[in-house]
Amino acid sequence: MNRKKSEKYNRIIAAATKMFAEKGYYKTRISEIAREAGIADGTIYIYFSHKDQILIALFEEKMQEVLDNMKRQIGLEDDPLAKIERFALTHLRLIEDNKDMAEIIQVELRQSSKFMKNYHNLKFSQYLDLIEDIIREGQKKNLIKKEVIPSIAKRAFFGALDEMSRYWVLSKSHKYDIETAAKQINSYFIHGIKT
Amino acid sequence: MNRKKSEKYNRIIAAATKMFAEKGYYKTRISEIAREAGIADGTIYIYFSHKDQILIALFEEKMQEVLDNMKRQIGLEDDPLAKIERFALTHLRLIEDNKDMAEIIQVELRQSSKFMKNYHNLKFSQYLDLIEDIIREGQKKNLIKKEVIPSIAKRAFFGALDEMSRYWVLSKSHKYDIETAAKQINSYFIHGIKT
DNA sequence: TAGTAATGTGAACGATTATTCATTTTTAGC
DNA sequence: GCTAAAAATGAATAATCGTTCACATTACTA
Repeated sequence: MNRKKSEKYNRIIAAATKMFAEKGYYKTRISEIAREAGIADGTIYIYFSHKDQILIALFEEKMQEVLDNMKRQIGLEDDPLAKIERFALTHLRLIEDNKDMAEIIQVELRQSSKFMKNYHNLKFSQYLDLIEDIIREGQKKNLIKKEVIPSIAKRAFFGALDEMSRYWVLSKSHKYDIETAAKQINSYFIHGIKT
Repeated sequence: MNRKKSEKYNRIIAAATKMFAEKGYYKTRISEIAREAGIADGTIYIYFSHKDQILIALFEEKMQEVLDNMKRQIGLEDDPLAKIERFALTHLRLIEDNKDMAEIIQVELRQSSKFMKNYHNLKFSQYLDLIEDIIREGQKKNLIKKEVIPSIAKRAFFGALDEMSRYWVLSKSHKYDIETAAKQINSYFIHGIKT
């Protein structure tokens, strides 16, 4: 049987997503994940060799979804500047619709290198590179200034979105909605880089 | 005696800064901090009631320094747009000059709410608010567009810098220097918001 | 339906580690 | 140089939790 498709496997990932978001990786007990998933502690070790494997699997699954979704969305636009706008909106909507996942990526993914020696988050780099590619394309079409360094611009743009996400995820009430935030960030950034 | 001024207190903070940056809060043992500081394990508990108090004290000390330094730096400029430029450069230089501290703020501060129930990072908010104030000032002087929402813009700008910091802190070699990065980010952002 | 493999269980284990505290060492006043 | 308080020590403690495994249950096959 394919472990990935097993019902239990998915239940464990779902339970871990909820618990890690709530208490963080270290404060979450295996027994809590098991209880949340409605299974015995030992069952988790049929599907995962160690606690950290749950977190890694969780990253991989979620990031793949996020990546696929974003590729699909920016594929709907032709104009590089429109792609950038759609990136922002899609990213922030994703955060709004997947708070637990967003919180884990915000908080745990960032420190994952600290406890998982050789876990390099390829998917995350690929996600960032989507922006870099759009910028290069925009430069080729003369829509974006040649002086813009794509690898800096991608981080600046992603960083802006990411900081908004952090605010979204960590505070209860918000002064403005996702659409407004996306529009603002796009406006700063697009004006800043276009020819 | 003032605990804050004690030599041992400072040695513990310094040792913790090094170890937390290297291994992360959870993976760092009290005994490792003690060894690094050249004292006995028990001595730490003369100065700090619990392990998490070391991290909190560390945040407070470092953030106060960062905040004071930034206020001094932006105080050197009159023009709001020049203040923003100086903010970026100062922030990135600080990261470059204090890698351990930067790494802790990047990684541990972000997840601190997860294990310290009621630790609200006031200093961090104040730091962000420096940007918001500059933007409001710029709007008053008609240098920055009225449509710019200061509380969104501050996060966007800080986020851009912060993502650059993350790259700086987490990767060994860099394609470009701090000055280039600051110049790029400033150029996008200033163009994006100015009237 | 019996037999067997796969899956699931949860109590017990053992390793880890923050914290304590009885004891020792240092400091400071006289 | 004596004394008491303060500071420091580090071995012992106690609690925590990831992981295991002997046993139980369920699913599958013929």
